[in-house]
Amino acid sequence: MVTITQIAAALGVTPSTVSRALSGSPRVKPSTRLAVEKVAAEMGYERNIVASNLRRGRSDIVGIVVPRIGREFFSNAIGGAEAVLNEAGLNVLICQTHERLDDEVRALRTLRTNRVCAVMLSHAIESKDGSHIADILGGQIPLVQFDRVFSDLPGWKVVNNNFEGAYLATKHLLSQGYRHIGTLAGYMSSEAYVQRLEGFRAALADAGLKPAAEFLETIVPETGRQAGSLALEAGCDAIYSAGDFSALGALQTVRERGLRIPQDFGIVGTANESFTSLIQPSISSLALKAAELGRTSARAILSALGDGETVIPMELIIRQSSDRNMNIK
Amino acid sequence: MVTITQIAAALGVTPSTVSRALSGSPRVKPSTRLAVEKVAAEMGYERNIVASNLRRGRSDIVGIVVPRIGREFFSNAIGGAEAVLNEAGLNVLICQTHERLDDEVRALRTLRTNRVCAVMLSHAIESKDGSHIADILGGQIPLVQFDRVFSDLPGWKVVNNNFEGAYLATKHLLSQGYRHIGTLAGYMSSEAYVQRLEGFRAALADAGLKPAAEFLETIVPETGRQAGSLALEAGCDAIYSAGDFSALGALQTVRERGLRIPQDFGIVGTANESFTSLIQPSISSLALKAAELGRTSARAILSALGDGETVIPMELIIRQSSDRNMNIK
DNA sequence: GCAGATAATACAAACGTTTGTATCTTTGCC
DNA sequence: GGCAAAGATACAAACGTTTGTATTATCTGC
Repeated sequence: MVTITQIAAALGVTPSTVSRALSGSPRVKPSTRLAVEKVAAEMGYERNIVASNLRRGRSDIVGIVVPRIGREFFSNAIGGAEAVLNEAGLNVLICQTHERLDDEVRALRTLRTNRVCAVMLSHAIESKDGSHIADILGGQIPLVQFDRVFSDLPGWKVVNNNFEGAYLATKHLLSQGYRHIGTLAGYMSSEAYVQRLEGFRAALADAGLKPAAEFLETIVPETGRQAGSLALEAGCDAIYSAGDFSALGALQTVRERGLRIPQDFGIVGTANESFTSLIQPSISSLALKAAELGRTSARAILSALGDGETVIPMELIIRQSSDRNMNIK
Repeated sequence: MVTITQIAAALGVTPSTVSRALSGSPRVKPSTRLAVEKVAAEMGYERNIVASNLRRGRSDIVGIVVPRIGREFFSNAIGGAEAVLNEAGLNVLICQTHERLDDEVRALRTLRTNRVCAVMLSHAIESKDGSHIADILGGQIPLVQFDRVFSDLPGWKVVNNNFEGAYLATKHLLSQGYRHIGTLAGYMSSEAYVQRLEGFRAALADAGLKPAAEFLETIVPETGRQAGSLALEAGCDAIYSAGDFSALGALQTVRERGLRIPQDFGIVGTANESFTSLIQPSISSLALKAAELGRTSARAILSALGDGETVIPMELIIRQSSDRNMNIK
């Protein structure tokens, strides 16, 4: 591997001049800069990032910690962040926690060991507060939390406007004429789900209605199925689900009972997982705008200013599962 | 940040002794090793990987290049690789190519610039041969290709047994009594799809039958739909699809024509995407064993011995879309 | 108790870059 | 032409670790 010292020798100058020439310092005159660039290109020089980072005392790697990269939401968020960070010459080191606390601790330690310049994190379900995060990063490394955030932790936070989104979704169901609307609300240990539940309630309250039913801990298709049949017994004619997988479970149960969707029963899910558009009937869903979340978080890292919070509106995607007009056509 | 020099000063020894003590060299006596470890722990020392890597001339980061991390197959493969590599003290730098050649080039350059110790790669659709890969890594950096491989490139290769898998899937359809079997074969620019097509043909040939229809460039639901209706016109009563998304498209078309699945028409897809088990009817699928592929690739990296090839058998997952017996029950 | 061997540690250079300071060269101006 | 200012480059130290060699301390056996 060719070094700046070799280039310097070839040109009869010193390594410092080569270094300055290659980083575009005004302290070298244009003619030598050109000469250096020419020789560097000829010799196939490539800056040794490791040495550079050691000297400058920082790296160009941003650590990203997510529960699992396989979930579309997170992979899309990572994709968005990557685009912005790569553009800025930064690279990304991705760690999964598999929703486990000890994996989260391990991931953060790894990132600290590798001296990443910043961390972007969405915490695991198992992690109930941010103390371990603060312990490990300890003010040394800037932190941007996204989607799942601990509000007591310092640093930037980027979240979806879950309240508004759920409000919108419920409003949409109301506009379709459903009046006995229940919800599959997910885990109350997560702020995001709490906000969705509140948005759901607010929309009904504003319409002078009460929730027909509220089910907690619904997260996978199975729990959605169970909640779905209970919802039918409770007289619901529509459901807003805080997750797509549970919405799918509910949809299946409802259809098995012989009800038509959306004529007899309406469903809106959350997250806009790709399967919601693939199945029949397609499921209306509240899109989380994962890529935008990722991009915004990345920008927050770039301008690692300090504290702050960014709230991104969600987008309601109306499909067959809840649009009575669409199906009439 | 505390350094070994500080520890050395605190103990009245030299940095070299501290370094040797911490790396467990037999050249320090046990008592000093213990003393060093104690002080290091007290002072909260953490080895500076950047300096260490510079000195040793190598890093502990493995680069992984995939078309997109959002696809379940790749995220699962990455997960498997990560588990093995983390266990070995290595970290993972993930790059996406979005199936584009120039992004692949960029990713490989980034990895080389960051002096990764090895690269695990599944090439983009747009990349038709491995010349750019050889150019950039140039024998300097060990390469392990997985799933999508260029066989003329040196280094280890880990692939699924696509031939056997497709053979198995087609055999299954035959065992269910289907006799006019067509295939949605995907892109012939990819070795994996070619092998699947050959496995399909071989299974039919072994049963004394001919393919009822073969459709190429089927990859997304839409192309699957088109091919599906053409397959019906061609008199098919079953389809083996080399992809799950195209299988879904075909399934939808077939149902819209009023045919019952699997009684009147059988379908088997490939990849075992999660939606195949979520929808009704569920789709039988040929699982790619992504995690195992990732783990095996990672092990190949660990013992970066030289050339070689590992072939992993696939697993046929039988669901409603093709199992006539299951539905009769 | 001493030569010789071995164990333990110290010394110093190196990895490739960056950057503050010093030195040398050029320029402009009176 | 001489002098100051600025422009350009050289020098050297530093980042924190690793590692070959040199030095010192300890041990063995006679």
